[in-house]
Amino acid sequence: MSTERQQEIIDVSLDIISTKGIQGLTIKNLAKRIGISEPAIYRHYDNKISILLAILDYFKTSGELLFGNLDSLATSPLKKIEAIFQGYFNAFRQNPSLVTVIFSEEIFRNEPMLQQKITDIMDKNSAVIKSLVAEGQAKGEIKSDIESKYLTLIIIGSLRMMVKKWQMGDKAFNHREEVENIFKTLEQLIKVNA
Amino acid sequence: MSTERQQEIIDVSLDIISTKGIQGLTIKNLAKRIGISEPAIYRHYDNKISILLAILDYFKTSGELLFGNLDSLATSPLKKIEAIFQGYFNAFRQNPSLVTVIFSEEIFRNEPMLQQKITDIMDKNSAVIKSLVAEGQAKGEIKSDIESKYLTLIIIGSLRMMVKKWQMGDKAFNHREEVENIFKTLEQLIKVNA
DNA sequence: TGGAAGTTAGTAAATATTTACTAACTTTGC
DNA sequence: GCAAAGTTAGTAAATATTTACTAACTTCCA
Repeated sequence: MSTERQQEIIDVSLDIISTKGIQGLTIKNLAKRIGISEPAIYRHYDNKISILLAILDYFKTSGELLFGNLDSLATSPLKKIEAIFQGYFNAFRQNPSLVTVIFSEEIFRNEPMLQQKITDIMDKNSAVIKSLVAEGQAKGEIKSDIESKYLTLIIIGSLRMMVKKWQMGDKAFNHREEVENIFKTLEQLIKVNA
Repeated sequence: MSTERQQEIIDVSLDIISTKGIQGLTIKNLAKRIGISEPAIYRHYDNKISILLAILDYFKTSGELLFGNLDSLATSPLKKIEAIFQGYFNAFRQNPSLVTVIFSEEIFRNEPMLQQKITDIMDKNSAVIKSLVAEGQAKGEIKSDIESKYLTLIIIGSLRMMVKKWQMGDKAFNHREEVENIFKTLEQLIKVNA
């Protein structure tokens, strides 16, 4: 488990990232914002990478929690996919920095541990959605004349694009309504018509 | 127009980016690879940002060229969208560093000029595809019961996701075949059935 | 009273950029 | 036609700043 100060470091880090970007997250900024000296940070985390790893863990755990609760949120595969859309979007609204982190792969390029963790998270997401798509196809809810692999790519790509547009500060982006509309469009395209 | 040395700087920069990432592009690396001193670089470009701007310009121009030739490549709106898919993918295959640059927005975050140029490029892409979608709908080729805005988001999201997967070195990714399959899937979803 | 959490004062390395200068061309005015 | 003046492209050396991180000392509280 993490101590109070460790949690504070993560919280403040997320806040810095959301305003100044990942590159704005320096030990100096972090220490200043918390109100302690730079070396004091190292009493709680070995190095900067450990802090970023903790942030990614936080994100990973949120995702796993969402996946775990899926059965209680919806019954049909399509509704479950929609619940994932909404779930992620809520998480991003509460912590906009998570979006920044997720789109920061290029910055992590020369840090294998970070790179690996991001890849893990993305692979897990893909796998969950792909199995939901396959289940929906088996149940006759989702069109079966399409490989689940490609459908999954289209779904995840749409989700990411939506988040990206929202992040880019598209002022014409009305959260709840847009998420619903985009998902409805996707649903309209892939579901089997009655 | 750009001088020979300026072009060389851009070419070598692209090469460095494709192997070491944008963060590997330092004036030192660049100068070493070309075989001149660091300050000599500044004889040709004011600063590092100017070099990155030139790279983005190169990318922007490629896109505009593609958009300009669209009429000669295909006739129907759907085929034109497919030509854009293929065109971008070819550009990325020839210059993998372009993908890195396109997904490096986070790195450009505190450089308004770079940020602006990236936004411009994305907006231009969106506008072109959106107008093609609308045209396809008007001609009865693309489903009309869906707002072109959302359809565009799904198309661009799919394209980006495809490129991202390819970039992540998905070894199971067979360029030509996959691009075609993904586009076929998309087509199957959005086109009006005869 | 001893260890956890803090401070002060640094270091080493990286990085973009500036300064002062030179050699080799090119242009221009008499 | 040719020398003076200017330009281009380079160098070596130094600078300013940022960054992650460390060593050694101090405070404080259970």
